[in-house]
Amino acid sequence: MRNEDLKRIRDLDLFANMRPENFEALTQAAFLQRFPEQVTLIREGDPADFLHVVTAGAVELYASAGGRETTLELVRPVSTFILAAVLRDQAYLMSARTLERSQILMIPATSVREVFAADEAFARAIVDELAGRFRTVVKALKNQKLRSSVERLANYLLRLQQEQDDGPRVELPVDKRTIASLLGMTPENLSRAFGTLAPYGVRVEGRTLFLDKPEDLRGLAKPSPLIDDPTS
Amino acid sequence: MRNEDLKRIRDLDLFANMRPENFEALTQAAFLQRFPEQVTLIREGDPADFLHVVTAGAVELYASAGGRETTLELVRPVSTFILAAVLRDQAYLMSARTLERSQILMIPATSVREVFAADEAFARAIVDELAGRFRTVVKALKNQKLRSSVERLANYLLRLQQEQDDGPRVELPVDKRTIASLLGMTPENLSRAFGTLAPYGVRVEGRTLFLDKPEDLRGLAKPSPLIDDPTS
DNA sequence: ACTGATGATTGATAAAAATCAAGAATCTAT
DNA sequence: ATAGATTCTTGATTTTTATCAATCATCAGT
Repeated sequence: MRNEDLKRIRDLDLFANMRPENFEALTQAAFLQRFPEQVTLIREGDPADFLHVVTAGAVELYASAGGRETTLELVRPVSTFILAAVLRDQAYLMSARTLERSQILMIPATSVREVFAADEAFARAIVDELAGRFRTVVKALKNQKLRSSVERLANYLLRLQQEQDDGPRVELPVDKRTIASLLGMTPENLSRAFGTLAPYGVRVEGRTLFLDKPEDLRGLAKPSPLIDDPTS
Repeated sequence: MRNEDLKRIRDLDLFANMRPENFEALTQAAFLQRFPEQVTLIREGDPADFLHVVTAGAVELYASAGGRETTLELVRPVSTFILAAVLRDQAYLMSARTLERSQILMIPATSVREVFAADEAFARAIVDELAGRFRTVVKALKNQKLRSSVERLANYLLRLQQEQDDGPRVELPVDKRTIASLLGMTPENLSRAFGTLAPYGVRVEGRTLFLDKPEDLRGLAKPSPLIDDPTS
C-alpha cells in the first residue's frame, strides 16, 4: 500500500489513537484491491469476513426484500463500512457495490476482533464510531417516517449545499436513480419532486443544481438538527 | 433499591461482566423512580444526562418534526435506552414517555462515561450492545423502506406470535394508536390493514388477535431474517 | 457524426396512504 | 349503572406515491 494511503487511513478517528504495532497488525493482514464500477463487494446475508475501508471511489450500501431494493447509504473515502456485523460476527444486513472505480482496503474480521480485544484505544474508538453510526441511522429512520418525499429531497439538497461550500451551485454526487433510491422514492417521483421545488428556486441542469432561493427552500424543508445535522 | 431488582439489572448483558465495585459505583450514583403513565421522561434535543433502565412498566420512544410524530421503539423491562447519546455526550434524538405506570433507574451520564473509561469488560459490553442496537435500527429502516403498511403489519403480528409462545392467540402489547405509529401508518389505516388481513386468518377482538392461518399470513408477509429476526 | 444503450422526463393511470367526518365500541369515574 | 371521554372503526374524499408507457436526452464507442 502507498504510504500516503496508509496515512489517510491512520488518520481516521477509528484508527488514530491505537498502538502502532496494532495498526501494523491490522494493515499487514489486510489487502488493498481495486474494483471497476458496479461490482458487488458484499451481499446481505453473507457472514461478515472483512471490515471494508473505502480509500478511493464510492460505494453504495443497499438492501433488498420481496423483489424491491433500496439504497441505505453512500460511502465516500475515507471511511469504513459494516463495522457492526464484523464486531458481532454476524451476517451483513446490507449489500455493497461500487458506484465508480474504487479502491477498497479489506481487513479480515478476525484481525479486527483480535486487535479490538488487545487495544483499549481502538476499542474506545469503536464505541464512538458505533454510537455515531447508530445516531445516523436513527436520523435516517426519522427522515423516512416523518417527511414526505418532497421534504426529504429539499432537506437533502440543503445538506449537499452545506457540504459543498454553501454556494448556490450544487453537484449531485451520484446519478438520479440512486439519489431517488436513497431518498426512498422512484426515479419518476424524483423528477416530479424537482418540478415541485422549482418555485422554491431549485434549477436542475443534469447533475448540476442551482439553489436560487435557499431561504424559500429552507421554509419548505424545515430542516431539524436532530435529523439533518450529521454532527449532532 | 430492592435486591431482586438489582439482580435483574446486573443480569443484563450490558452489566453482567463488569467489576463489582464499578457496578456498585453506577447504582450508587443512580436513582430509581416510579412514574405514572403518559409522563415524558426525556425530550429530544435535551442534553443526555442519564442512562435510563426500564425495570417495570413500558416506555415509548418517539420523535417529532414538522408537527408530525412517530413511534420509534417500545421498551420493555429489563432494558436500557438512549445509550448512544449518553456515550457521545450529545442531545437525545428521541423523546421518551411512559405507556403505563413504570419504574425507571436513572444512571447519571457522567458515571456511565467514568466507569466506561475504567472498566474494560463494561466497555466491551457496550460495544456489543451498540452494535446490536445499530443493527436493530437498520432493520427498522429496511422494514420501512421496502414494505407496504400491510406487509409491515403482517410481519409484526408474526413476530408477536413468536414472542408469545407461538400459539394462535396473540396479544397486542399497547393500544392500536401506538401500534399504528410504530408501524408508520395512521390509526385508520391500521384498522383497514387488519381488514385486508382477515382473508389471511387474522381475527381481531380488541387487543386480542387470533392468527388462524399462520401459513397464509406468512405467505403474504414473506418474513426475512435480515429484517425480522431480532437475534440476527 | 452516427448509433445503441442507458438514464431522465413526461403523461396517463392505478394503487397506497392520509385526511376529514361520523358513528360505534370501550373504558373510566362517579 | 350511567355520563363522559377516549379509542376504534367505517365511509367518502384527497393527497401522495407507484406503475406503465412513451419520448427525449446524454454519452460511450465505433
